[in-house]
Amino acid sequence: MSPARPARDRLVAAAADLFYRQGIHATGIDEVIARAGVAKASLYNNFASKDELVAAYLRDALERSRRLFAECLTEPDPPSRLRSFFDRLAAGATRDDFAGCPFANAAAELGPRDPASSVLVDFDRALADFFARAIDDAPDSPAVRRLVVCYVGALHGAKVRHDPRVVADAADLALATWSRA
Amino acid sequence: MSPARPARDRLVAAAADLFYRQGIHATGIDEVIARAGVAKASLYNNFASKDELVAAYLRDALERSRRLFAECLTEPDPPSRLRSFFDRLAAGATRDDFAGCPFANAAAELGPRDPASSVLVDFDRALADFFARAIDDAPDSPAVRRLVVCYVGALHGAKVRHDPRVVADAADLALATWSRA
DNA sequence: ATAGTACTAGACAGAACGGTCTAGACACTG
DNA sequence: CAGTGTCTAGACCGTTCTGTCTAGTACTAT
Repeated sequence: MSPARPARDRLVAAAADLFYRQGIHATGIDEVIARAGVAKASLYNNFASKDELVAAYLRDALERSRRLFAECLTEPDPPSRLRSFFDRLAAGATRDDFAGCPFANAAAELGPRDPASSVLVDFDRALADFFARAIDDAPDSPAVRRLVVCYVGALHGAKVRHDPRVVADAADLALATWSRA
Repeated sequence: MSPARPARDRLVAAAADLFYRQGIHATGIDEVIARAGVAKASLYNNFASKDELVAAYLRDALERSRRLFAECLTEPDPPSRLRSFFDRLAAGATRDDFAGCPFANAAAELGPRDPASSVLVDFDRALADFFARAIDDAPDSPAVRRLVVCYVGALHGAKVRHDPRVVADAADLALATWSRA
C-alpha cells in the first residue's frame, strides 16, 4: 500500500523546518512545496489540507521526542536520566536554528479548537509520562509537574533570551527539586 | 496635541483581547475594528499598519506588567514579594480568558525580525529586573534566571494543561530555589 | 458662520492565501 | 505494449487579507 513515499517525507521535512522556524500561519503552502521540491498536487495527494500537514509535522516531532525520552530512560538512575535529558536540550539550544519547543510554539498559534492540537495534548502526556518514569513517580505528582515547569521554562527562556545557559539553569532547578522531594 | 483619543484606546483594547485569545496572525483587521466599534480609517489614522497596532498592544501589556511588578515590590521581604507575584499569576490563570503569557505567545508568532519583537525583549528585561529587585540580586544571576524559568513554566504549563495548579507548583519551585540560594 | 478635527460607512485595489484542475512525464507491472 | 500509480509544472478559482480612498457626519474653536 504505502511502500515508501519520498514526496510525502520531503514535505514533512520541509514543513518541519519552516513551520518550526517561521511559525505555522506565517508559512504558506507555496513556500513549503518549493522547499520540498515538490509539486502542489503532490501535497494534496498526500494530505487533505494544510491543517493535515501541520498535524503530520507535529506527529513527526512527537515521534522524535518519544525516541529521545526512550534514550534518556536507558540511564540507570533518576539524576542521570534527568541530566541526560537536559544535556540533550542544551545541545539543541545551541543550534542556530533553535526556536524553542515546537509544541509550545504550535500551541501559541493553533488555539484549543484546532484539530492538530490533540497532538499537543499527546506531547504533554508523553512528557509527563517520561518525567514520571525518570524519577519513579506518578505522572500527576507535584514533583513531575515541577519538572514540566523546568522543561517549559528551559526551552522558552533559551529561545527569547538567545542564551543556552537558561537550559543549564533549568537543569539545576530540576535536579534540585528532585533531590529535595 | 493628543488630549484623549477614545478610538485609539478602544482599538488597543480590542486588539489586546483578540490578539491575546486568538493569536495575532489568526485575527484580522476587520475583526478588530468590529470589536472596537470603529471605522477602518480610524485604525489607519492612529496606526501606520497592523504591525504598529500589534506593537501598541504589546507595549500596553508591558505597561500593565510593570505596574504589577511595582505592586509586588511594595512587599517587605523577598519571599512575600515572590509569593505576591505568583499569587497574582495564579489568580489570572483561573480566568476563563486566560491564554498564557501574551509575550510568550507573541514570541511564538512574530519571529526575531519583527519590529514589534523589541517589546518582547523589553519585557524580558523588565521581568529579570523585577526578580532581581525582589530577591536583591543581580539581573543576570543564576538565581534570577531560575526564577524566570519558573515564571515561563508556570504560565505556559497552566495554559496547555488548563490547570492553574501548575502556577502553584512553579511558585513552590521559585520559593524553594530562592531559599536555597 | 466657518474652518478644522476626528470620526463613520463602505467600496475598492492589490496581493497572498488555500485548494482544484489539466496536461503530461516517468517508472513499474501485467 | 497497455495500464496504473506517482510524480511535475503551473494555470486557475474563490476567498481573505492588509491597506487606500471617497464621501459624508458630528463637534469644537475661533
